[in-house]
Amino acid sequence: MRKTKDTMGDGDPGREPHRGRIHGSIARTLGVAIVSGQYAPGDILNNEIDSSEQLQVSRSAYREAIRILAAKGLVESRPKTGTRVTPRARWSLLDPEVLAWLFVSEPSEEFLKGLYELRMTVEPAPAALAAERRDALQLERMRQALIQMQHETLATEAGQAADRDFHDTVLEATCNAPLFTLSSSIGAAVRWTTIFKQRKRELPRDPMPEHWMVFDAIAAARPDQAREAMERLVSLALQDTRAAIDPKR
Amino acid sequence: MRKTKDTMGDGDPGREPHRGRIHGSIARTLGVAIVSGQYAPGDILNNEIDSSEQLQVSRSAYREAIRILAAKGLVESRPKTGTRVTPRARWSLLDPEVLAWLFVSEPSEEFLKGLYELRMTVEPAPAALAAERRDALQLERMRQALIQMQHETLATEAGQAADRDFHDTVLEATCNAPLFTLSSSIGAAVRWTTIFKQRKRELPRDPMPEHWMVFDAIAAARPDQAREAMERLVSLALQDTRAAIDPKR
DNA sequence: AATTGCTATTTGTCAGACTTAATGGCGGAC
DNA sequence: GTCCGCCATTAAGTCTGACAAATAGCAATT
Repeated sequence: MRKTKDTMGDGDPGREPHRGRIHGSIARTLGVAIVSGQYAPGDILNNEIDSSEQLQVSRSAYREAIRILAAKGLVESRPKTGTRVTPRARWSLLDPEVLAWLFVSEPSEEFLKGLYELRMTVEPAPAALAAERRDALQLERMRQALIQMQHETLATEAGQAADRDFHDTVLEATCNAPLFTLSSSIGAAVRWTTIFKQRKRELPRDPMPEHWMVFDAIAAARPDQAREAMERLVSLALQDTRAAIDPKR
Repeated sequence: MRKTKDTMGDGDPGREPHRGRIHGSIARTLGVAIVSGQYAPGDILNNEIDSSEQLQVSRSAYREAIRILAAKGLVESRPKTGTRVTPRARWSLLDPEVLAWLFVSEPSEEFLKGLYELRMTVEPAPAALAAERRDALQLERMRQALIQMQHETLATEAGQAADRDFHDTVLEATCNAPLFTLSSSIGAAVRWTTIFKQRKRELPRDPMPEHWMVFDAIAAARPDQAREAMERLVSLALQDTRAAIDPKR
């Protein structure tokens, strides 16, 4: 007779009930543990039998979780050797899930800075491309997003979503699939850095003027102007974040 | 009595023997089929039972393959509905494996162009950062890579590897983890576009001068100069590729 | 017509046995 | 004594088959 898992949920009061699928939860749990440094690169995880028993899941569920982590470059499995954490250089840091895992435990200030440098590197050129290639529909979406953002402000979830929509649509308007792929990463960067900004100061500064300048330049089909405006936008956001983190000023 | 799979390898003359792990092979097979458009976004794959039988693997191996594809954003599974191909916008196009799958069947010229725009967007700023932050060891690695590249030329595998090493080291010298993550994607872009360049013309043009100019600027710690030199490098490479694809000029 | 409840189908999870591959040590050969 | 190759060990990899959970679509009911 099968155990039927009827005891599932008993005891274990501290364990959060699996939100979605089990393999997803396990991947998240392990992923967070890895990116937060609980396992160091080169460390070897317990073998599948022990690990799955510890986590109270079947070996297959555990293995599927490991496949997810391996697909994102966090671990590497080989027979006999075991499953080991890969060096940071191979992690897919721009993968949306990995990014989310990173932000579960507060990321280092250095990483935040890295994310801003990424935005600074990646966003201006697409703004210029978008100024050349955007169609009417995309332009309208950008306008709507900014209007929404203005109404709701960055203090609300809806306002932040509108902000992300704006940046997303700029990327989309480049008509460039590889660049557009970065939107989820940029979006995550925008999202999390906004949270940091909001944390210490209520409404640091009205971010709308820079946004409208980017929009106007794209609407006017002026690539160089759009690039410069986007540079200014990211640079101002960086200043705000710095001020929020380091209240010396 | 178990079948013991003793018959494995019999018949099946057309089927390539699994190179590495089975779940990896299956993921690759399906991944290639998806990115090459054999399945359209929104299509629903056959259910796990049928699919695994068709592919002559167990359901678990097939499921692990699906987990890999899902982790890279290519598919999405839900009970009752099945596993469906996600819209292209959610694919992790910059993932090294996905990139490799894309290049199994010749990618569209448009995608190639997209990859170049990505390089054009992403590489100049890191060159500037590298000029500020590189240490002596990284500088030496860049020099060695260029020397190797000069000796071997881009016609050899070793020469191309040296080229990639150079670009990798520039990214690494930014001391920025998110940016460095892009190196595998940039590396793939460099690799595949080089193959295209080599295809039609033997030695189109000596690419070393631009490379040395980037190196010199980084060595001299001149960020702006490094940025400009890198812009020129990518731009020249783009011209070469265009000429190779479109022999009108 | 709208809502509710059922059912069939598909993914999800589990358990346990067996296979393959890589490693490290052991023994034999030189 | 040193080196090479074989073998035991160990961990991931694979297979099988059964059961659980979720849900889309349909039917019956109000």
